[in-house]
Amino acid sequence: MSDDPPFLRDADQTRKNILEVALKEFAEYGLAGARVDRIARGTRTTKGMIYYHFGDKDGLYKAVLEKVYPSLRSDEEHLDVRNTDPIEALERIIDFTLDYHEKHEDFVRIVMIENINKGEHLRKTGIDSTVSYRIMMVIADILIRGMVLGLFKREVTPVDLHIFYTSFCFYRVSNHHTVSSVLGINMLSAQSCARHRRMVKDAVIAYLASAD
Amino acid sequence: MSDDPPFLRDADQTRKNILEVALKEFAEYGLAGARVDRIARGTRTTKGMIYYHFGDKDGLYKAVLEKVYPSLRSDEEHLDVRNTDPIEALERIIDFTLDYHEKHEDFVRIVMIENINKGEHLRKTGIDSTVSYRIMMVIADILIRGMVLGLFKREVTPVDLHIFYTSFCFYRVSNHHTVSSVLGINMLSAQSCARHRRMVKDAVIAYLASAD
Amino acid sequence: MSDDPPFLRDADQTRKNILEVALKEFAEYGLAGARVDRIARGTRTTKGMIYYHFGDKDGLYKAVLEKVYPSLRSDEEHLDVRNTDPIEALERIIDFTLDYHEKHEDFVRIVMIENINKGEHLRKTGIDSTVSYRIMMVIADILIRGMVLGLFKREVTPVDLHIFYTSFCFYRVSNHHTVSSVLGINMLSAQSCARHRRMVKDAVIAYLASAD
Amino acid sequence: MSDDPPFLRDADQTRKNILEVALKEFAEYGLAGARVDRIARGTRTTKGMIYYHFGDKDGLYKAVLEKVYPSLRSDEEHLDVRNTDPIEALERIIDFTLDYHEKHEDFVRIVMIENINKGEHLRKTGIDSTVSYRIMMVIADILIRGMVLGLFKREVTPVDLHIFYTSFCFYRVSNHHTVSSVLGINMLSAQSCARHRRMVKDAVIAYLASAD
DNA sequence: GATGAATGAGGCTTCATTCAT
DNA sequence: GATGAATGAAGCCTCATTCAT
Repeated sequence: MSDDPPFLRDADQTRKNILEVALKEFAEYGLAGARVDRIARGTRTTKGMIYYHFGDKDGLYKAVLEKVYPSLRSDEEHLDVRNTDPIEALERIIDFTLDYHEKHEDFVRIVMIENINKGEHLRKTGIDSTVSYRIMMVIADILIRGMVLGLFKREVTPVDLHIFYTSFCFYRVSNHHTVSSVLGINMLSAQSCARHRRMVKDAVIAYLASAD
Repeated sequence: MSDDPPFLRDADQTRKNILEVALKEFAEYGLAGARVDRIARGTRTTKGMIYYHFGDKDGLYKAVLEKVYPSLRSDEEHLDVRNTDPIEALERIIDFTLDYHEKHEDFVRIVMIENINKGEHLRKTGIDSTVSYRIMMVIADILIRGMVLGLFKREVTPVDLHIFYTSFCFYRVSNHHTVSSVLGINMLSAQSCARHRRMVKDAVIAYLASAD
Repeated sequence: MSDDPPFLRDADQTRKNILEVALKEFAEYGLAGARVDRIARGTRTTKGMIYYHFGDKDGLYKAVLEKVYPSLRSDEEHLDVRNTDPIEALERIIDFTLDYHEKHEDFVRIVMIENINKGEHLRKTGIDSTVSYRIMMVIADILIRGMVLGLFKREVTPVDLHIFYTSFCFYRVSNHHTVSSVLGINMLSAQSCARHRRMVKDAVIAYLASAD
Repeated sequence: MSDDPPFLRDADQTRKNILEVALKEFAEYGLAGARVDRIARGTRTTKGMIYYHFGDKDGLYKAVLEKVYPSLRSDEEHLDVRNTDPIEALERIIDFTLDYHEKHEDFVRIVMIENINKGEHLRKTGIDSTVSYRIMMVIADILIRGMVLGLFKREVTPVDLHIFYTSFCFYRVSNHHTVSSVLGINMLSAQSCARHRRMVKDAVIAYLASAD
């Protein structure tokens, strides 16, 4: 238990430390608004290390992207709904999605920012639709089971269904500032959250249950 | 003796010209990424005029915000669904919302950007929930009429319902870049658009029609 | 005669001022060794103006190149040897060349530096062999007249002859530091200069006069 | 044991390897433009070793200088013209000089660079005019023998004569980039080389043969 | 001797803003 | 109102050098 050294001598630790701080900075200010100096000041290292490990500001941003996407998907892994009743399963997936977005505003903001960047940096990343393979399979399985049981009548692809409930979960977090101004409602209050949670679930289930 | 001057002499024209260019610039690059120089080059005037008319970069951005929000609402005015069947009325409102977002990516991006800014500039604007008063009244009227006719059974506020379908319409445009990478689907293709249009409408109607 | 203003408000003056200082800096330290900060400090303006007027460091260097080459050639214009005896004419051209290099060490160093850069920047300049057209014509005329008079017997192109005497005039200035170390002679002393001046002239004349 | 290690264990080998790479780097980019990182990457060792063996960047540059000068002179040793006819001897010396410069552009560039540096580093080196002693003696011998035989009439020091033909041989290589732009001639083409080779030799011989 | 990580001063450049005319 | 030139703070990045192991 030696006294905390002023600087790290471990590349992995350094990278991790930088990435954590960078995630916050990019989420807070966007790519253009983020300041490398501010990131460096937030870490236990120096600006030079950022360039040593990540090349340039864009490289750092890309590394943040590469970290943040898989993180969502790996949390999804813990959802195990294979042996659950289809409606219950859907509710749990929607709960998870709503909670994840609400708890990870940083993630939501990074995704917004990347869309402002027109997805250019994400494309340069190795990330592609394979990251979504598992969740798509899970949804497909639920839809099929629901069909077989006669609970669901609607023909819909897992991708479309996923987009549908995700859009709402995302928007609640991404747009809460402007919605607060323009509609005078705090979407992130406990009450709104509870109402909205019921609303998406009910809508999805009613949609699937209704005839084509 | 006015032989068509290369530069504008009319303050209003100048302001309008600057605002148009600024909207594109802010929508393209965000607040931090926008460049006053680039805006000036895009106009028929010079940088000095931007500062003369709008004070500073933030002032210009605020002016863009003040222009873009009312524009959506004034388009909504043309929707006249007072004497329309509630379901048909809802479908027309959702159609309008979906079309408006798809046709005005600039608007969507400005709203995203303002959310990245945590709504700080919008708050400094005169814009508040009164801009949404009319559309809320329209939805309320539809919901009441639907209830009375026994078509709708669900108790839901106009605000929540509006957020629900808008979130999807917004997300389709705002997040199409990242969704394209992560799900491998182009949400803005004609086919996706048609499917999605049906999906929101069906889900909203099924939701309202189903029991609490 | 107002008191010297701290900053210029005249683009041409500013450009000229920057160029003068930049010439000295590049000549002293080379392109890579030159410091934009140091140049700025030497001028009556600020660093920003360098970028405003010249784009970047390379642009400034290119502008220096564009200034320095024509300067040599325009000085050559003052040589009028059309009605002079061929030998006398040649001697005057060599005198001019030797003097020009000795008096303009900056020019010599800039040319050296551009050769270290492999001529990349000069190529991006509008400068080409047309700048040398006049002097080539002058030499051609001398050679022809010398032939006609039976003074010269050697067939040689103006270009080759020009390279021959110029190489010596250039080298005396460009390489005087290393020659001083390695041969222990100061090529720029008055005595060396006098001896060398005689030597080039005599060699050129003897060469032209001797049979092929 | 020793299963061929990827890194050198032999200090001398390491030094030699670094020096070779450094010569190329300095010749390519100059002292200010050279990058220690790039040199290290080019070697079979690491940056630390450069500092271990040569102290600092200047120390490495100095070591390059100390290697490159003696190399020219040691090649000259192979010239044996003591028993050769004076004119033939001179021609062989000029041939050697012209060839050496043409074949060793790196050498030429290092000398240029050191002149850009005003010879400061060469002076800190042990190198002085003794490195030229041998070639001076050879030229002196030729001049004396030519005088005795009545072939040469010109009084000229070996140093001046050496500078005269060397300047041309050096310039052809050192300045070929700018000359190509400004005179539109490729001095390093086979044809130019042949013409120029004859020209220097003829000029030197004509000069020495002609009366004072 | 050897290595990869770390340092920090300083380099080049950008950019919102102001100013003289 | 309008303009081009100017400002200066601050941004991103590089690079010679050092250090712990």
